[in-house]
Amino acid sequence: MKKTFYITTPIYYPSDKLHIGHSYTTVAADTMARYKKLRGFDVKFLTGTDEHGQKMERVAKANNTTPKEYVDKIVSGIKELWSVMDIDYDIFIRTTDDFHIKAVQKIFKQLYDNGDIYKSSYEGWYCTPDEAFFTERQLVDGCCPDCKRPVEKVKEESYFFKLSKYQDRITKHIEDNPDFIMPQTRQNEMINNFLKPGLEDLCVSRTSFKWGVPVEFDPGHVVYVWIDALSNYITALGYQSEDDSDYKKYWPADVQLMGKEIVRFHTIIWPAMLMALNEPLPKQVFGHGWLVIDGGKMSKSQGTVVDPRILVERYGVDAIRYFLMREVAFGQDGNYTNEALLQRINFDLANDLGNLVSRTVGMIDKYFGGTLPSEQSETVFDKDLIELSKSVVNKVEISMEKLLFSDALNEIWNLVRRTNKYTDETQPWVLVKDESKKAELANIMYVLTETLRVVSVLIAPFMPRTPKFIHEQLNMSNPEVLTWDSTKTFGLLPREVTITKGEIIFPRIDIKKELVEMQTVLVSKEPVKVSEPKKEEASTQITIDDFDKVKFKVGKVIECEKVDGSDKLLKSKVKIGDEVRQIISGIAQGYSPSEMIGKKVVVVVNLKPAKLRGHLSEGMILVANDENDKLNLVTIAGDLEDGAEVR
RNA sequence: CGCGGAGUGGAGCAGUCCGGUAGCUCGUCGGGCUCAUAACCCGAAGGUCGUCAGUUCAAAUCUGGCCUCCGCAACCA
Repeated sequence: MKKTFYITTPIYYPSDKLHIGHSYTTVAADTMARYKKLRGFDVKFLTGTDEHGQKMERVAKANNTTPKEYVDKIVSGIKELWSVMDIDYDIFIRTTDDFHIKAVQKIFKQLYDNGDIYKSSYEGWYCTPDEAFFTERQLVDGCCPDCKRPVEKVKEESYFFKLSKYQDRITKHIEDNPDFIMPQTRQNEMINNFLKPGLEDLCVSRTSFKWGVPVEFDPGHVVYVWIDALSNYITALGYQSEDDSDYKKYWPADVQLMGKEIVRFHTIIWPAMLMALNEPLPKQVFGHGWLVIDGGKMSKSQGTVVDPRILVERYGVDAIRYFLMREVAFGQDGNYTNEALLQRINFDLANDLGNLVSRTVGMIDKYFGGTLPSEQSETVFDKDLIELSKSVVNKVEISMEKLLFSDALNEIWNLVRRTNKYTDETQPWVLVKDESKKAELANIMYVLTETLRVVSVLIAPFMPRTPKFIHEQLNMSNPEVLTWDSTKTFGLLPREVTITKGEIIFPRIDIKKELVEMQTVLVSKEPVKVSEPKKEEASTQITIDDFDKVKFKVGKVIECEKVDGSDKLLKSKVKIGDEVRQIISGIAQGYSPSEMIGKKVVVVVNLKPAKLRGHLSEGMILVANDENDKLNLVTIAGDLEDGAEVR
């Protein structure tokens, strides 16, 4: 029987469209799942959505629809995204699935019957947007300490889970199993911050809303997020259903992947639940880092949420998947920048790999009319490359076991680069001039082809599409030479390689030009909010003549840098028709210089020039900001040229 | 003393757990090559590894102090 491998992502909360952060987790899980499948494991890969809760209930109401209808729409969008990202999940669980609801009810009942859940009451302050309770002490000025919005006082009868009872067992488990929480730096955090100070019992039901799994034996209550959401990892396998064969087969999970912000729930509450149910704990919980943008976290208000769909559309899914897995060491935070993405695509994919395929196919075509002769003789350069190829496979395996995706790709690219070097060492273009070197030349082409075969298999978990393009061009169709283990033997392909010239796999991108384009396309477009105009006080009203005194024009930011010694000021060169002006604006809190470049802004052009921090400012860029000091540039909706008048 | 992360050649990072001549990609400069997507290959310059002190034959790596930056969680379990 095959060894099983069960991997999960969190179930996502579908209150909005998912962005690249979600894709990051899910692509990582998919890559791992594909890798294990390739290695012959019987793999189950679970993802899904967490659809209950008061917030969902309210959002649906605000949209004049039922929670289920509202959620259905978003979920279909999420599934579409996973299809775009080539996510090959085995199970997509929704917490609104019937079987899940039934199982959750049984779990709740069982915990209650065993005395792990008891009824009591809870009094506290509730922040609806955050779905969080706070004690009196936690409040800041009587408002939610997280979001600063007003809270509501709530007293409700609730069921509680005896989390405190499991504190010592969990601590021991973490200490006894150093691989349980990965990366290991998060272990101390859990123990010091949460376990040592002591766990409090956890409120696991609500009466304040209806959109959830009803508690069977107490109709006023619905099961709160913890038991509802966390149990998905086992209900998805049929736990507590008529057919729990998959549960028996796949649980405990081999890896549960998630962003580091929810490691806590998965290493404390979730294990406690499993202990209470007398079920085994997952073998590993892996909390990866985040992608941050220009050093700050992704933020919708700053227009820095990256929509993976647009990226895939422009550069292809393999390029995006490659970037996500390569750019940042898994487990740590890393920067997302458009420039880094484009550089990865150009340097790694186009120059190194794509070009290697191209030149190999090109030479076989040019030198041999498309088919290699069987008479081939080795060169002194072969051994080194072949040995590296084997050691790389080995290193990739080691890295993958530890989920070090970036390291694995780095190893593979060492091989790609070494193969380019091999081509230069052997100098086929010199050998071709000498008839007597024909056999050597053919061999060189064969070695190149074989290396590409190995590379194509190694990258398959990361990039599901690219291997096919390589196989087509080099006519590798026999599945036996494309298995994982086949990479460990050099020389599996028949010597008479025939090529089929094809398209360039990864076209080079003009990075400078593309960066400017991306500014306008990539940032996800917020729907423009049209609010009722407030009646300004009569004393501040102006006439149309007053208004006409101010001249606005459209300007395009062509250069932008920070003003030294100032936190807030940016110095921009703005092109307005055929003049370029320097404008200083206090917007550095909301925009980085690189973001500004390419933006079309509205400029007050007849403002008297002024010096700010010693820099001349010839105009003013219009910016909207709200009471939280969030900034948004006033920009042009269409593609009007700079210089156009605004009024 | 809230917690966590980070400070390594111009940029971005690896190395730090388990001390032993500082590594990778990009950029710069010089060279080679022309099969290839102006791609590829070679060489060079450039770092007192934030800082101060300690341990040691030996510290980017261990110990202690200090300084600076970032985040408080991907909009959400």
